[in-house]
Amino acid sequence: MFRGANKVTLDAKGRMAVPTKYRQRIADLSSGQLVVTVDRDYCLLVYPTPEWEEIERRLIRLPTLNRQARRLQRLMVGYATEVELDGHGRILLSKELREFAGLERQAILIGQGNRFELWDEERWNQRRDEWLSEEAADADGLPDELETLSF
Amino acid sequence: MFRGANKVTLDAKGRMAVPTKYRQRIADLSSGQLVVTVDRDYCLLVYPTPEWEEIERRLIRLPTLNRQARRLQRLMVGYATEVELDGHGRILLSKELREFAGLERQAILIGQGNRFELWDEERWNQRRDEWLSEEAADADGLPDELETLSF
DNA sequence: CGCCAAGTGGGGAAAAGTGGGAAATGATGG
DNA sequence: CCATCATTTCCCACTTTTCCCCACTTGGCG
Repeated sequence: MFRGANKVTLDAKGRMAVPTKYRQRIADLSSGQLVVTVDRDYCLLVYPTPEWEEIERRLIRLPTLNRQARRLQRLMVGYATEVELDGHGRILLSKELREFAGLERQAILIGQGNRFELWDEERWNQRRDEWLSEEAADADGLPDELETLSF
Repeated sequence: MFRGANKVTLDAKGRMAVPTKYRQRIADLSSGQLVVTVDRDYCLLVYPTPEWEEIERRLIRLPTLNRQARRLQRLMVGYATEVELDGHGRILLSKELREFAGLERQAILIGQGNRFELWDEERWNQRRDEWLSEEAADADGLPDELETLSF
């Protein structure tokens, strides 16, 4: 389980050091192989390769002629990029991915169970505050699991 | 599996360099032979020849009297063009195909499993942002697979 | 205060990408 | 049917990017 929020910096070449505490697990899970793709909220998702492949299999099986499915495939498979930790535990994020997520020098890496999310720091702070100020119950209505969730 | 988004440039002659990371697989699958055709979203589809032939067989088998089927056949089979990687791993895109997809100098190549999609960069960014800003549940309705999909 | 581990920033060789030029091929018109 | 012009194809040369490695900085801990 990946968890926690970490400030990270991207250097001029687009490299990002993965926090040390996650490296052993990543090495165990996927020998340092990761897949980075995009999320609807204009951030990046970082998966250990085997985790990603499971998700990709499910995405590919969706019907090609369904609009929604096609969109998801285009975005998630379309941006999915394999990366590898270099000798110093860094990964290189392509220009395409950095542009999509608006990543500048300062970013924030958020552990999310089987994956990470990577946000431009400024964007993260903004969105986070938006979420916090929104009413808890919004127009969508809650799925059952949320109605009964206690913590 | 082809995946990932790559910026590519078309030169004055309409040539496009295939990113190196895909070349070996293309060589293995089809000795550098590809088929390029069009998609209804005004982008191009790029298949390794054997993959295309399978799709073509299925298209041809569709009922000739069905309007939708006929349209698909006309577009996809009608525009399908064989191309080959040159000595530097580039393919030449005909004027007809470039015009169809509105391809200018800057384009983006999107891996989609067994094929690629090739978009004019500006058009891609526009469409992508439209998809992202649309509400999750729209008129199409969601297939069951999507309702329960988690990633 | 000094040492060690982690993080950061390039430099340079090699590979990939790009742009034309020239030869070959095919089309057009007299 | 030939001559001319245009287009395509192949090849070469230049530019840019990428990748690998090394060195310096920073910050925590003894």
